Order: sequence, then structure tokens, then C-alpha cells
Amino acid sequence: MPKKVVTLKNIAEELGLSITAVSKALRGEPGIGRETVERVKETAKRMNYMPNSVAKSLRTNTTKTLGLIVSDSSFSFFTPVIEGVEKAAAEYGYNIILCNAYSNEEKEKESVRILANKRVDGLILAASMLNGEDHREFLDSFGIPYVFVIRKSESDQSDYVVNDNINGSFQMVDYLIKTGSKNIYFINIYEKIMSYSDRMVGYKRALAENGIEFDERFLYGAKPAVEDGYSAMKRILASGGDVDAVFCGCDVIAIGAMEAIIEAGLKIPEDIRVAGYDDIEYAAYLRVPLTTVRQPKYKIGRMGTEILIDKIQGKFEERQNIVLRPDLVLRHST
Amino acid sequence: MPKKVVTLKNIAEELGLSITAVSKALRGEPGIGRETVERVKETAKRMNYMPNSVAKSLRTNTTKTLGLIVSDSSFSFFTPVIEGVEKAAAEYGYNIILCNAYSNEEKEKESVRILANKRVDGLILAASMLNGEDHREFLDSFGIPYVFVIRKSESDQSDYVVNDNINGSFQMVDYLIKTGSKNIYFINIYEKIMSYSDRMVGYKRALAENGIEFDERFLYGAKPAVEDGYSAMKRILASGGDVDAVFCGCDVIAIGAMEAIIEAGLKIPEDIRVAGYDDIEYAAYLRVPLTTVRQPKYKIGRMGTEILIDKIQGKFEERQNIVLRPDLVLRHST
DNA sequence: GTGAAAGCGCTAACAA
DNA sequence: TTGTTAGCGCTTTCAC
Repeated sequence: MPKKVVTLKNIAEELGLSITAVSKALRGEPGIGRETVERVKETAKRMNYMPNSVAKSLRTNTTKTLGLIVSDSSFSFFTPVIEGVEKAAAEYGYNIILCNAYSNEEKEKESVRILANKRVDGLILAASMLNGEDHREFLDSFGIPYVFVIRKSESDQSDYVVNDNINGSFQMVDYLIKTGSKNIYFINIYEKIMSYSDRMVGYKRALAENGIEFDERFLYGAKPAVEDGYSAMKRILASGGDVDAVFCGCDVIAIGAMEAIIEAGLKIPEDIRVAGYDDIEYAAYLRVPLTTVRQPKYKIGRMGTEILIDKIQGKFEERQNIVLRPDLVLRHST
Repeated sequence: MPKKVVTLKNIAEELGLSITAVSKALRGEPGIGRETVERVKETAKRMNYMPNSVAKSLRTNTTKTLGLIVSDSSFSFFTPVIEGVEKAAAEYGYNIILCNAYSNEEKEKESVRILANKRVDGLILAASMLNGEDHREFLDSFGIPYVFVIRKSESDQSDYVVNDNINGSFQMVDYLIKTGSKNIYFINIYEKIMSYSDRMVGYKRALAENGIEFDERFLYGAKPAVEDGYSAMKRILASGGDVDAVFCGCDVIAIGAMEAIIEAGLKIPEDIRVAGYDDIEYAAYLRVPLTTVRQPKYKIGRMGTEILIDKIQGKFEERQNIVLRPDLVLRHST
């Protein structure tokens, strides 16, 4: 496809003007005659001129591009987050480069480096693994503003937008207790991430406030995958304990748990109530419509992006630590 | 964040070398002394040098960036496609800029323009609306190679990777008939897109080959949304016809259809069998595990990207029109 | 083995 | 109102 690409120079020559004049005319800068502007615009159109953003970026030192690093883009949970980011970015005239870090710290660091090399104007880290205090120096070393979404940094020294995991978890467990459950098992996500330990805090708090003693034997761990939820639930069932309800650290785990329960010939919610966290897209249409805690995923992506863009444009300097309240979504599984 | 960014020049000065020498050393070009290379690399590291891809792009006229335009990134169907594209791109050293076109032709065109301005090396159009013969000129006018995925262009003049919609549809309907259904309703996607009309072709062909007469009254239309599937199914039930099975143009429609059937107090598959198309992520865990036609979404994204990169790198010139065979996935809903 | 110079396409001071 | 000049950071001849 050997296309002759038109530049400002070509237009300038065609019109017997200077490159500067053409540039200014095209960008609507003041100081160029009305008529000239007309002629330039017309000629540009006729010649099928496409501004070269790369050259502009080099000159202005801004790319109008944001980097979005997602811990695992195959995880459908992120779809609305990405959507929110893309939408907000587009509205402000930015594009996003999407990178998948596969929940791998090294891969994520590499993505940051690549995006920094590409001179993105800012970075959105979705469920980042680089959330430790010790990652701050690494992230800051690029001199690029960044914001955490979904999963916050350990310190409040960085900007972030997340949902209130303690509160979400508390709401759910409190609801389960108030509606009659006592032996509430908890299959939490098995990772050393604050989001998940926070959910544990909420769980324990709800127990405490309702005068129910915490029992460590009710605790199980799983990775955020259907099979893992399935096998954890199998273990619970095999343990022979008297289980009223199972609160799952995420909807994906809940899906697996429901499978195991149904397979065992038990009924949801009559025999065992099941609850999740996240409210993924088809949570309402699962085996049994799932009661869950809704994270405002789209909004989190959106707000994070807006904050980042404000930062880039120097709108404000203060740290933005935003914690959105999640909603309880009651469906048939409880 | 006022960071002093290190350039080749800084390194050159630090070492008393020329910019050229440093550039060559860093890129491992021949013609620079072993020892010098060492020194340069070491200094670059020490000074925390980050190559400026923008400058490089301007000079070399390549950005190592691909544009991915998705007709609707909120539609979780695309998640695996995006994943496949991102993965393949990353493996070949490319990044992707993701744009959402909201199934809107004008928005999609605007995305193409923006991406062309950003000088992406190639374009991946996922379920594009610009697939008509009349869009060819527009797309070609940018001089950027592109490939269609999921939905092909009307002509074979463009590269594409899709699944065989006729065959997929045929397989499903043939299976439904062979396993006892006769009155097979079809809720197809209501859009003038070849993918969907192809599914109709498969439906009719299966009927014909099995000696069943085609009945127009069995045909319903819906948009790819749960509510639309739901209301279409309601209409079917209200029609009073004797329905053995419902083949849905996509899984999302099938979800809605299942809701309507269950709500009517009927059993799936005992009273009505339900089948979908796509095999979205949680199809196995829906109300009733869904029998469907699996499009190789990840693979389509991957192959499309590989073809595009080959094109960019001048590996081959021949048109690549790839039609992958979809698989029947039998689950409980039939 | 190394360096000087040109230039990718654009914007931004500063002149005219 | 328009043009001249410089330069963003890099790669690429071509000369030494």
C-alpha cells in the first residue's frame, strides 16, 4: 500500500504559503486571515490531509494516549471497567493502549516500561499487582501520572478508585445473618491482596455485630475460577459441617460452588444459600440467579480515568482516594 | 512530576561519544567496539534511559501499534477476541489501541481516522459495520493494512477471519432435527449483516436436507440483548404454536428466551429445547446449561492479528480469507 | 570504529 | 497577517 502521505509542507507549497501559516490555519489559531483559513482547510480536505500525531507528539511532548494495564483481560469482570475507561478517555480526546499483565508482576512492570517508552500521558492500573509500598518508587520513576482502579495501592500516597470491600462484605454477611443464616461459610479469594483481606474484615465484623462467634473452620480459599470454587465447595460439603450459607469472594467462585451444590443433589437456596461478590454480567441468569455485591465497575473505570486526565491537565494536585459504596443485589440464590 | 528525561544526547555527552555511536550501541548494530557497547549500555542503565518511541516512530515511520476497533466492547462476547488480539500483538512486539465503535458506522469511521492519525501500523476491525463494498474506498484511503475479524467484509477483496456461520447454524439445526425436534423456531439477530443471514441459510439448509418444510411463521427477530430474546420468546409463546425447540441467533438472546420459558412455567429441555450461538463465557452455568455453537473467538482474534502483522511486515501479499469451522457444544438445554 | 549532518512532520518563538 | 528559524529525539546515509 504505497500511499503518498500529505504533509503540511505539501499543502503550503500547493498554496504558496508557509508551513506555519498552514499549521495555524488548520488548528484555528488566531492571527491568520479568514480567507486564508478557508483556502487552507479546503485544500487540506481536497488533498486528503491527515495530521501526523506522531510528529505532533514529539513536538508537544504529549500523546493523548493513556495506558490501561489490566491484570487479566480475559477475566470478563474487567469488561465494564475497560468500557468505562475507554468511554471517558474518548470523551476527553484520549485513546487507550490496552495491556494484559496476566496477574504477573514482572509482565506488568514490563508493560509499564513499554507504555512509558511510548510516552503515554498517563497510566491506569486495573487490579494491579504493583500496589505495594515497595512498588511506588518503580512507578514514580517514569514521571508519568497514574491511578489505581479496582484494587488500591497499599498506601494512600497514590490516587485510586475502588469499591468499599469491607462494607460490601459486611452488608452481605449482615444480610445473610438477619435473614436467618448462622453457619456462614466463606470461600475467599486466596491471594494476599488487600481487597480480599478487607472482605474478610467485613465478614468478621458482621459476625461480631450480630453476636455470632467467628469459626475458622468456616473459612476456605480459592482462586477466582469456576473450578476452584467448585472444588472448595466440594471440600466444604465433604467436611460434614452444617452449612446454612456460603459467601463467595467473587461471583466466579460462586458459580463453581453452585455447581458443586447442585451436583450433590442439594437445593439453592433451600438447603444452602449462595452469595457472591462483583455482580458480573450474567449473574442474574445463572443456574440460580445470584445474590451478590455489586461493584460499580463501569463507574470505577470512568472515575479513575477522569481523575487521571484531570491530573494530566494539571487540574488538581490533591490525592484522590475514592472509595465507592457497593450495593447489595438480592436474587434467588439466597 | 517534573522528571528530567534522559536522551541519547545526554548519554553521548556523559561518555564523550557521538549520538550515533550511542544509538548504534544500544540497538546492537554492528560497527561499534565491544567495549564501547558495554560502557554505553551500562551508562544508559545507570542514567535510567528510556528510549523515546515517539521519536523513533517519526523517524522510522512505524509505531509498533495496532488499532483494534470493536463494535461494542461492553458486549462480553468480545472479551476473548480482544484477548487473542492483545496476546498475539504482544508476542510480536506490538501494542494495541482499543476503540469502541458502539455499533455505529460514523463512530467507527471516526475511530479509523483517529487511529490513522496516530499512525498505527495496521487495523483490526472486529464485527465492523464498515464491511460493505462501499466502505472499501474509505478504508483503503488511509494506506494502512487492515483485517476483518468475526464479521467479514462483503467482498473477498479484503482479508478476514471468521467462523463459518452457515455451517455452524446447519450443524445445530441438523442436530436438533436428528434428535427429535421438528418445529424449530429461530430467533435470529435482526440486522442486515451477512453473519446473520448466513445463519439463516444454515437453518434452511438443515431443514431442507432433513425433508422438513420451511415455515416462515417460525422466524422471529431480536437484537443481541437479553430483554430482546425474552420478549421474542414471549411472542412465540403467545402465538400458540407448537414449539419443540428454539434456536437463538446468539447466546444472549438464548438467555432471554430461557427466562421467558421458565417464567411461563415450562421446562427446558423437556417442554422446549433451547440452543444458542457463540458459546459465551458462562454458557455452561446458565439457568440451564446452554447447548450452543462455539465460535473460536480467541483464535479468530489471534489469527487475524497474525495475518495483519505478516501483512505489515510484507510476509505475503495474497488475500487471506479464513473461515474457521465452529463446534457444536451440547449441554443440558437440548 | 566512530562521528557529522540531514531530516522525519510538526509547533512555537520571534521577526517582519 | 504571515514567514523564518529552531528543535523535539531519534535513525540513517556517508565520510573519516
